[in-house]
Amino acid sequence: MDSAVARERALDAAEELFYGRGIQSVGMDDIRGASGISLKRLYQLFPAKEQLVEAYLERRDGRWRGRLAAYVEREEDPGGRILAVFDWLEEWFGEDGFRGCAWINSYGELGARSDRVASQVRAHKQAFGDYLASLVAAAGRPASLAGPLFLLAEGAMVTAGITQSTRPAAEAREAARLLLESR
Amino acid sequence: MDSAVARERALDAAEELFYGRGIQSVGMDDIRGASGISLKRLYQLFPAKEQLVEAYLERRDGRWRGRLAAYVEREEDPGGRILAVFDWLEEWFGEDGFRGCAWINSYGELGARSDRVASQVRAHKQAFGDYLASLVAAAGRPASLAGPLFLLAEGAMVTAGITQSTRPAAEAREAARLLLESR
DNA sequence: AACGTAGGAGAACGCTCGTTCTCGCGTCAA
DNA sequence: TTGACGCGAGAACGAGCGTTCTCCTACGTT
Repeated sequence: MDSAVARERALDAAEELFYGRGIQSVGMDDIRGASGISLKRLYQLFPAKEQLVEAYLERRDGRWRGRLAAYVEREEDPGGRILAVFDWLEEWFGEDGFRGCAWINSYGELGARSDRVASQVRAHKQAFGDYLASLVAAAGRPASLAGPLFLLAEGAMVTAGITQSTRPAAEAREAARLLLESR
Repeated sequence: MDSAVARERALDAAEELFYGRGIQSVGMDDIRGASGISLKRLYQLFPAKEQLVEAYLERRDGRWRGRLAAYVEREEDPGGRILAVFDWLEEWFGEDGFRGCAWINSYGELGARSDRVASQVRAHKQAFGDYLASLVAAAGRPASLAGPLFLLAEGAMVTAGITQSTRPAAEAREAARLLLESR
């Protein structure tokens, strides 16, 4: 099997297991069982578990932001695009297997011990915040709106994860609408 | 030594270590070293690590909400009390050793595996949300404000934890002020 | 056909850690 | 005084897991 294919299969298994059960409770042997990639091959592709974790977060980061951007771009109106972010969150929260934000969860699990994971989480959140800021700018709204919108989105992710509900997205969207109207 | 004293010392050590380094990376032996309570005694007081974890979260819950309420009650004006919540968050974020919300972190670490931890997290967040709702009601504001204020607070906690900054509190406070004004 | 090599299955190794056990000492009641 | 008991120190046990190693099979090359 091609190395690239094996790598993707390993990452598919890693993503499903790490996201669904937490990183520390998933062993390399679980990854092997779920992916069909032998331990030998796994360690050729990722010399240590930490690197598999990093690759998982990195690939998920690209996909997550890609999906968000693709959804948002379907909305033409620059103002509407800001609210579309919250619509997408609602869709995401409702997906099977949704268990909160992978980066927030990883930070809770490993942020205190792994600098690399911690900085990957910071980078992801920074990128999401920058994206929100770009939407705010494109809509000609004051830049000071981006921070609060970011906090609403983060609060919604955390709360949806803990309560297993999509409702926080609608609440955050409504609050965002009010904030946008107030200035 | 009195059992009650030993229990408090154990919980003091557990709180410092679990909060600071994460739960799974702290062993019972670390708790013994930090508390001076022997393993034998620890296991008399808490028959398993999970029960020590639960006791840690439970004691911290009472103290955390107590400190918040004490701070908020110093403000006389019912409307001001809502904003005082965010002032207190700012103080908390600035404390030495602040590492985000203990419950959000614990959820990320153990929520997928421990039902008891997961429901303690849900109970804590529910209690905090109820408290916010009571402040909103006491200020004679529409109940629908409580949800968004909660999301702002949660977003601020998560973001302050990840970025090690107090700024999210001020941003959340400002957004809360705007929301309060808008209705 | 012979050989080198990649890769799979799974055993093995070493370490961590939750939990229990052993041993020895001090204390207190009878 | 003696014996039961509580407790601390720390060894021991057993499981889990990251990582490596062994052995064997299959296949491509000459």
